[in-house]
Amino acid sequence: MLSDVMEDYLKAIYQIQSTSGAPVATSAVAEYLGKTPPTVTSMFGKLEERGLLEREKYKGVELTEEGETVALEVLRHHRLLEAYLAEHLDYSWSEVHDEADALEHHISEEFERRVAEVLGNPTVDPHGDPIPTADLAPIDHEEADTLGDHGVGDRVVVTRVSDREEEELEYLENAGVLPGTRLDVVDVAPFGMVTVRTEGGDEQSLPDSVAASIRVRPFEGDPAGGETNGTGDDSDGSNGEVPTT
Amino acid sequence: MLSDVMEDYLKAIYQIQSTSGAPVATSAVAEYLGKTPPTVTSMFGKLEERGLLEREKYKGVELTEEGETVALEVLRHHRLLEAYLAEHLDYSWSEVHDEADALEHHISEEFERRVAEVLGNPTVDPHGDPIPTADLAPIDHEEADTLGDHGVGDRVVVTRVSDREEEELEYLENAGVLPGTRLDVVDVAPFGMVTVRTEGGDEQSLPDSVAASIRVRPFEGDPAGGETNGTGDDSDGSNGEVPTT
DNA sequence: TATTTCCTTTAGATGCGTCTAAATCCTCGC
DNA sequence: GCGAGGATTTAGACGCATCTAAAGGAAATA
Repeated sequence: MLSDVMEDYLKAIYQIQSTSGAPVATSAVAEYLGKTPPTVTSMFGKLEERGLLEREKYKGVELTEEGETVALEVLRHHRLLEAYLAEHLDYSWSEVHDEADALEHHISEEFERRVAEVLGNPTVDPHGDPIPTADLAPIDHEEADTLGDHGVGDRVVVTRVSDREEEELEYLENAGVLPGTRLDVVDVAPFGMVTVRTEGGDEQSLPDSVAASIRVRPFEGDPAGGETNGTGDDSDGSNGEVPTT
Repeated sequence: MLSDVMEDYLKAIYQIQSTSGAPVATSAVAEYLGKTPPTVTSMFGKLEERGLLEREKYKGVELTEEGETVALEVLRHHRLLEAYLAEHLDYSWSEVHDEADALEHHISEEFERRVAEVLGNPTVDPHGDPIPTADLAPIDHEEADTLGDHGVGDRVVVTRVSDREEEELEYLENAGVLPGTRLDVVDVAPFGMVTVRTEGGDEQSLPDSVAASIRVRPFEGDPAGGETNGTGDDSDGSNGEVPTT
């Protein structure tokens, strides 16, 4: 009934709404999806007609309950696929996104069910993003600390790294900064740079923009750096984590 | 570069070409894809412009080498997906087709590689259809015996059951007629019906139309019916089999 | 407050894939 | 060898998703 493109718009609006709050601007969606503003305006009209969003002219849009449900469905497909690709087809953490984007509109409900079952109904994907439940219940979008919020001496565990830049994800993957990784903040430079010690003992410096996209929670446990984590095996979501991407 | 729809046309032309021979009629493609003849004519024009097929007006079309390569690529995706779904996601033999159709245009080369690897580079899919090799070398389309070619007393092994009717496949699956199954022909009725004994000892009667879509080879080995086969584990293609679907 | 600047929307056009209706061509039977 | 019937193609239209160019509204600044 809905086209792939419409699903993409709903997903985009949902994501922007989740991070930046309610009325979502035409230009924000245009930039997110790589379309021109008139194209977006035109699609807003169609989605409004179908009752998937509400529009206040020149102000922006907001998803209706129905529109949000569609977005959650697509997001569930996306994140289940990411988890599956990482776990069963040996995709690296940074590679999963594009493949999931390509497939998310085309899998059947049956496929969704079976993938979820094989994975043991995971609650987070390899980036630490929460996977909507099968009943597509709304997700609670609490604000979580980011690495950028912390100062020297703080010890944290990475919970989520959501970013659409594959290169950035690749870099972090190589640096050993993944969901589940423990980090010690060893320096905060005044010009927008955070330096952390990873579990392996290496030090990594990250620009603020990157640090701001790394969600963390305070670490409680042993001090020194052992060999605790791996890539994406925390698939039961026991880190008290929250939505956004 | 090519749209999903174009790929579908090329695949359809390839399939028809493989079974019914060279110039493929507009109407044949129209029926195969559920489109009207003018729509097909129009698409033939576009595919010709791109050098993917050759057209003789009012006669029909034939794929160029390039067009055939595209068709083989799509078919490789399709059949690898079918094999993967059956083997790793617990799909039944009759369910795989539709899901593979939906996904075949959207998987990356990387995905293709990894699926092939996980499956151990299978040469046939769960229906017994040959999977094009990674280099997309042309497939040799020999004619194989069908169940309908055989008479009372013949003992055969099913090599391929290619059909687009899900219900028919479901029926055969329940009847225990699958690639690898041994069958004894016990009766051939004059009004278009073949009766076979399956490995389990059950007798099944099948109309000629169905018998004609079941490819077989003569059975050489022990007589009686044991418990040899399963559903789709003959994925190395050791049955000397041939193309069509 | 007036103006400038930026954002959004309207207007109009394009390419794709599809359709129906009508014209054209091929072939088979007489 | 001619005509009838069936297949194919042309003609013309439509909906979708997109664009560029131009017009209109909102908000910030002077």
